[in-house]
Amino acid sequence: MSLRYALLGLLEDEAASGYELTKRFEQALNRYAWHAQQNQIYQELNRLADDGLIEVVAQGPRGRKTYAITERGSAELRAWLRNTPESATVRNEFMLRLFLLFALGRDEAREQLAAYVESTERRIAELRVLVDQMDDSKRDDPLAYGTLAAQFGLHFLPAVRDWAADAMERIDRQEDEDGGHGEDDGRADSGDGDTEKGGAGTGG
Amino acid sequence: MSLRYALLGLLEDEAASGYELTKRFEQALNRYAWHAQQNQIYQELNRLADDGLIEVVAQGPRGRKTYAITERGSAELRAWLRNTPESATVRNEFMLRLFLLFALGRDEAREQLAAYVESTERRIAELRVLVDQMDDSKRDDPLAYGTLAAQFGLHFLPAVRDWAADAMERIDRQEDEDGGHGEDDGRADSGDGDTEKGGAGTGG
DNA sequence: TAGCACATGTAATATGTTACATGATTGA
DNA sequence: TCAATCATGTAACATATTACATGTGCTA
Repeated sequence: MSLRYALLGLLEDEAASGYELTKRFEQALNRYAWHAQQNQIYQELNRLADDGLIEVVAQGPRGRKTYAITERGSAELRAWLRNTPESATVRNEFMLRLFLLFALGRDEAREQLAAYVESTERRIAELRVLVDQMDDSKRDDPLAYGTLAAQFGLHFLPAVRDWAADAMERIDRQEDEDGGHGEDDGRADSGDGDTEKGGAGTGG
Repeated sequence: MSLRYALLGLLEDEAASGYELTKRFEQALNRYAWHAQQNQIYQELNRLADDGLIEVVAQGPRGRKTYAITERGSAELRAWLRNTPESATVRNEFMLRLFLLFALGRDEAREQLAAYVESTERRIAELRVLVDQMDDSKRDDPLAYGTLAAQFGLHFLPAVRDWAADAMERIDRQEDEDGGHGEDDGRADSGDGDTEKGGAGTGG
């Protein structure tokens, strides 16, 4: 059902065509909040129109249909927003990959974490440029999707980067404790000597 | 396909039954990485066994089947981990809700953000306790899911909290600029004087 | 006048959800 | 012996993915 509300949310902000909504999804929602593809969006728009939650308010050139949210649609969106569930489903393939990295063994996991940290640095830098440019013209709408998403990235990305860097550090620390011998497959197969896992506080 | 690899990943760590895997999902993956339900896990396990990527290595009391990853399964998991796509799908209903909050209007959006900030504080505190307790016994495995997930939460949660707090601040700032008059529905319905919104580029 | 961006759709398949079904073992 | 937890499954339905189909309007 989330896709449905995502579309209602975008239309609450401004009437738009399926094509425009697809783009706004890509810009604002796809990355951190909700992924949807072109054809799924079109199908859901038709269903929403059938249900009277949105309506076609203009037809344009290439069969273009501009949709606007109806009063009922607006009401349904607000009702949904107001009753927040305690837990919600999360699916993030990227995070899954990071969590499973250990399966590659220490050395390779470390490598990948390093690559991840680096690429995240780059994305943060890009985002910062984008936000600097945006700020001048968009400051008037602090809740606009573009602003929200960009600001979110600016908080989220460094957090994940730090997490990955921490994980790397913990790997290194463990390697030292183990005596610093090289490893090719990391876990299951190797020495496994858990003799001296003593101190070294994580300092949380 | 992600579910498939999530299961392979968990089994790479340690052989387990469907029941145990369901629990490990809840503990380690459900919250930040990949959500899956009980019956989906069982179905996928059967498929994985059919495909020879995992195998039953023991049968227990109540029809319990302990699965272990096979060599082919291990190889497939590593292959998947090694070719990281540039982008991956993200679905997070919680984030979606935060992004759409504006539809409730400033006042209510502010309220919800405040509630969110508060509840996040609480969860961070809980997590910290949990990590402190865990540290002593689990430090030897820095890539264990429990550690990874907990540490991730400790980075991620404060970031989202700060983002939400920032959004609140920006709302307040805007209210001041507008002359500080009360608003009940914020955007669409109220004043609507678009006199003072500047250029407002769409931004990427 | 070719190529690109605009613009919407259908069909087959895969994945995920909801609801239900079944029964064994353990411990109070 | 009763309730809780362990343990696995099926079926109907909803949602999402992949691949394809179709054509318009703009502009270089």
